[in-house]
Order: sequence, then C-alpha cells, then structure tokens
Amino acid sequence: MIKLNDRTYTCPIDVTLGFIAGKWKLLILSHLHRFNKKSYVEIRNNLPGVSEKMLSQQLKELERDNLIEKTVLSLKPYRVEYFLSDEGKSLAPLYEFLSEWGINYLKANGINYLKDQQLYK
Amino acid sequence: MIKLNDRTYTCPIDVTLGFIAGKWKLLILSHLHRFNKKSYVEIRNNLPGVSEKMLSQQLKELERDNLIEKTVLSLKPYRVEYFLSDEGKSLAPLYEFLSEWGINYLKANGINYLKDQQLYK
DNA sequence: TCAATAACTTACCAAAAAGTAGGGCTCAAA
DNA sequence: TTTGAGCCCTACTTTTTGGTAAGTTATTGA
Repeated sequence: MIKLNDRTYTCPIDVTLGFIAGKWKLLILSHLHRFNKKSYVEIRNNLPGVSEKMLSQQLKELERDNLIEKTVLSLKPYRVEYFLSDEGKSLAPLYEFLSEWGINYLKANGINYLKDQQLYK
Repeated sequence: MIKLNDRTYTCPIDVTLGFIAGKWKLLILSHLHRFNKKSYVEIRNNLPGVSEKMLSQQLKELERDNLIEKTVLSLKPYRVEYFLSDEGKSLAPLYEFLSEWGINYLKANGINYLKDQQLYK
C-alpha cells in the first residue's frame, strides 16, 4: 500500500485515478487540450448537461491538483481563461487514447464520428 | 450528442469512460494485463479492501462489456480463470500509461515505486 | 433603467455507487 | 465430521456524487 498526503493507494494506477475521477474532469481536460485556452462559459457550452455547481467544483479541484491553471484577465468585471498546466499536459496521451478508442468503438458499432467535428452538440 | 444502446454520450471519451468507470475496474483490468490469467481469489487477494460483492459485480460488468472473459476449469467444484479479451487487451496502452504516470508522480513526491514490485500489499 | 452576460456560490435534495454482513454450494484435508 | 478454501449471491445501509434552483457582483448594451 502506498501512502501519500493522508491517503492510501493500492498501486500507481490508483494514484493517477485520484486526479481524473469525476464525471466531468476528463471532458474538461481534453477540451482544454484540444482548444488551448477557454473561458468558463466556453467550457460550459461544450459540456451539455453540466451544471454551474459541477463545473466550478471540478474546475476548482483540477486547479487544486495543478492540472489546470487560469489567468485572470480582468477583476472588474471578473474574466478568466483556463488552460492546461504542464502537469495537465503530461496527461495528453491519455486524452488522445481515450478519444481514439471511443471513436474506434463507435465505428465498430456503425457510428462514424469525425475527430474534428463540432463537438458536444 | 452520440446515441448508442439507449445511452447518450457527449463525445468519444465519454463512450470509453462508460466501460472503465468504477472503483475497481481498471485495477482488475491492469492486474489481468500484467498477470495474464487469474482466479477469482487471486484477483481478490491483490485488491486490498475489495468486498466480495464489489469484486463479483465488477467482474460481471467487465464480462458483460466484453473486456474480460473466463474459462470454467471445472464445474464441481466450480473453478475459473479470468483473462483479458481482445477488447480488454486493446486498452493495454491505457493500463501502461496510467501506471507510468502514477509512478512518475510518486517519484516526484519522494516515493520510489518499482514497477515490478509485489503489488497491492 | 432594464435585461443580459460572465463567473461564480450556496443550501438542499436525489440518485448512484460502494460497503456490511450475512448466506449458499462443493470438495478436500484434518 | 468439522473446517476451510474457492466462487459466488442477496438484502440492507451508508457514503459519495451529482443535480436543482436560487442568489451574487459587475458591466455592457438596448
């Protein structure tokens, strides 16, 4: 068993999963991976069904875990821009793989999803 | 939005996650990836903290989703052997990546985890 | 001056996931 | 003949996660 920051893990995979578990996290991360910088509202518009609560909660956790960062563009009014940190970028192969595998699975089931089609609509 | 088997997905990543979400699934899969074939009890012994209920439930879902298969070695007494299906093997890069990333993270935090050390103890 | 937009919070509630604690069957070994 | 191992299943409860609905501050545009 591995102990780190008051938590216990059975193996390294468990450790990694601790960062990306959560219904919207990988969706947010891969979105930022694909589009680089995005405002709060832009992210929201690309996650159909996400609530304000969930979005800000998950963004907050991702920030806390250093997978994303934000630039405050202006304080009054408050405007921000989210983007992947180096740590978040280091998970890029994961975003790519999960996406590719999903596309292949869909193809095998008769759905042709183009990688760069307008997403999340 | 993507519709498949009565479910709705926002993107291919969402589709992939549908197969591997669950507290123990990736742990089971990566264990089988590493050790090839394993009995029920061997898997259980390598997932500290898993309950019988959770284990058989997740095994059942993984079977249903064609990520793992089992050979019935004998009926009386009932003995089985679980292993990755081709579909399950196609996720191998995922198991490897999640593990590597976790090991690196641990290393960056002062914990040296050897890839082949006796796991899950 | 009123509505709309952006970027959030908060309190409360529902649903989903996971844990607890048992039971059941078969066989082999003690 | 009792115990233990192996491979599960079920009812029930708890915990975790996610959803609803509303409110906040600030600014711009009609």
